Amino acid sequence: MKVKPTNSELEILTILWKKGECTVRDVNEELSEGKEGEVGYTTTLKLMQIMHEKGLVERDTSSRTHVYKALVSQSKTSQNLLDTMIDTVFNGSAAQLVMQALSNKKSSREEIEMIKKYIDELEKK
Amino acid sequence: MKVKPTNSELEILTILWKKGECTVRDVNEELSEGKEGEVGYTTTLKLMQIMHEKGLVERDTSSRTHVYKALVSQSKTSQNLLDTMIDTVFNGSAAQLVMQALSNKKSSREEIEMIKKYIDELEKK
DNA sequence: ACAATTATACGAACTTTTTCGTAGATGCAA
DNA sequence: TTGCATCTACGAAAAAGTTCGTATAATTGT
Repeated sequence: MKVKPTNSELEILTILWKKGECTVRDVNEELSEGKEGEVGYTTTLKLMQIMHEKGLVERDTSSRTHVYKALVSQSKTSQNLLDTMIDTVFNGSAAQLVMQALSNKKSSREEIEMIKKYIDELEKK
Repeated sequence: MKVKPTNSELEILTILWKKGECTVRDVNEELSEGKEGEVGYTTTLKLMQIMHEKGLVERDTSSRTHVYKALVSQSKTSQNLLDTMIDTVFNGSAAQLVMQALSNKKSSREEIEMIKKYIDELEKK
């Protein structure tokens, strides 16, 4: 029951997580921003069809223009990715990953505060 | 100058980071543990040759058995991976990634302490 | 010296992922 | 109605990544 989306699939999932329900066109347009060349419409369509076969998304086909929605959660999916990364790249140490993540990205003070709070919560158990 | 190793390449890099200098056989054996089926020797060899072409590793060919060494650093490479993940999956928030990483993996108390210290350091700037 | 082992090189088969062209259906506007 | 835009389905090409067989050379042990 391990969810392992490909890179393209992950990009699409990210959009679905952010926007909720989407048509293929919605996703295709979002995808085309933040890229140099356009992304072909049928390319996006095909990917989403494949994702449907794999059970990564569900879709409402009651109207001609289908509406897609993520079936796998953001948290579960990213957890898998992070776990894999921790195991392979960081020799099993989540702490190493966390520090690496914080080192380069300038996080705002609020973000840091949020993390501290979160850690304090964790420690209470 | 963005380093983007494939999954197999990343596995090999991880081994090189951990063990320093390695022959193909070293890597191949390490790779074969922690796997069901064996990994073919020439498969590993080929991958490492490709990595050499790409500049991911360097090698000493002075003796018959070549000795490989990572050319890209663990920190830089993992930073790239994390940044990509933060940008796509976590909408630009490192904090989100950090909390997600800590949520499932049970980190030891020492690890948590280490992270807290690290954050305190960060805050001083 | 010879056979067995172990190395590199390299091409090609194979798999997975991504992209795209084309066909056919539906909707919409003049 | 007729033509144009838009949608899905589908197959297959193209690209990327992985695996492996074979040739050949060097090394080792008997």
